[in-house]
Amino acid sequence: MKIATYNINGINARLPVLLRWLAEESPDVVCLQELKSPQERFPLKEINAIGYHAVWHGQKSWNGVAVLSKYEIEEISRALPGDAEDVQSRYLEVMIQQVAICCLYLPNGNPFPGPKFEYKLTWIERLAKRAKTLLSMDIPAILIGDFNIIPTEMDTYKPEKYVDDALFRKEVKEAFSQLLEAGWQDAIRQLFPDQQVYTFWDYFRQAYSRNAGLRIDHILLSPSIQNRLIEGGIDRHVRGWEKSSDHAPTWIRLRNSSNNG
DNA sequence: ATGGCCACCGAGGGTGGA
Repeated sequence: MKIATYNINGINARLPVLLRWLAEESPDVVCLQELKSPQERFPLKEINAIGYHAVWHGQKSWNGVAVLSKYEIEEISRALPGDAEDVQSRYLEVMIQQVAICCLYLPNGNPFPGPKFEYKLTWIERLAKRAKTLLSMDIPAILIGDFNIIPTEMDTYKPEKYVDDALFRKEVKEAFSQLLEAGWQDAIRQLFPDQQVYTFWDYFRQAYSRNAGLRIDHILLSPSIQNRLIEGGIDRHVRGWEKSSDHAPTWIRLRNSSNNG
C-alpha cells in the first residue's frame, strides 16, 4: 500500500497537477492539506472519475484537509480533540485497510512570538495527546501531513536563517522529538538517514532551482506498523511542474499485513 | 535588511503562507 501526503496549496488551482500526479504515481492513499476550498467546492467528480474515494473537511479561504483512497474510507473524526472552540480544518482521522490514518495540517505558527505561535504549541499538545491514545490502542497508525516542523538542522538548507522561525523554534523541535521518543518513527528519515531531503521549496528567489528547501511534511509510523515499511520518497520533480504547489508529494510503501506483497 | 511569489476573496488590495 502506497501512502502519500501532499500539501496541495489550493485544490482547485492545482487540480490539473494533482490529477496528473495521481495518474502517474497511482498512490493508494493520499492525504491532502491546504485545500483552500469551502466544503461544497471540493472537486469530487474529477477525483471519483479516476478511481478514488474521498473524505474531506473544507473551509472557506484557508486550511482544509482531505483523504483520497482507492480503498474504502471509514471516517473516524474531523476534529483534533481538546478544543471545541477550534474551527480551523486541520485534522482528519480515518481508517483504511485496518490502518488509522491521521491527516494533519499543523499550524505554521509565525510570527514568533505571538498568538499564532501559542496556537501552534497548543495544537501540538493536543496532537501529542491523541498520538498517545493511538499508541495505547496498539493498532497500526500513521500521523501524516504538513507538520510545519523542521525537525533538525539537517532538514533545512540554512539553519541560521530559521533560529527564531516558528518552524524551527526549540519548543517545536522538542515536541517533534518527543513524538519519536514515544515510539513514533519518522519514516522518511528512517529511509534516508544521512541525506538532506526536502519536501518544500519557497516560491521566492528560485528556491526550487537552488534547492533551498525544507523538510516539513512527515510520515510517522506507530510501532505496530514499522516492520511493514518497504520504501519511500519525495516526488520532487512535481514541484517543478507548471502551477505546482510549493510542497512536493511525500510517500511511503507498506507491505500488506496479510502477506509479503 | 528587505522583498521576492502565489493563493485566497472579491472587485482592490488585504491576508496568509513558511
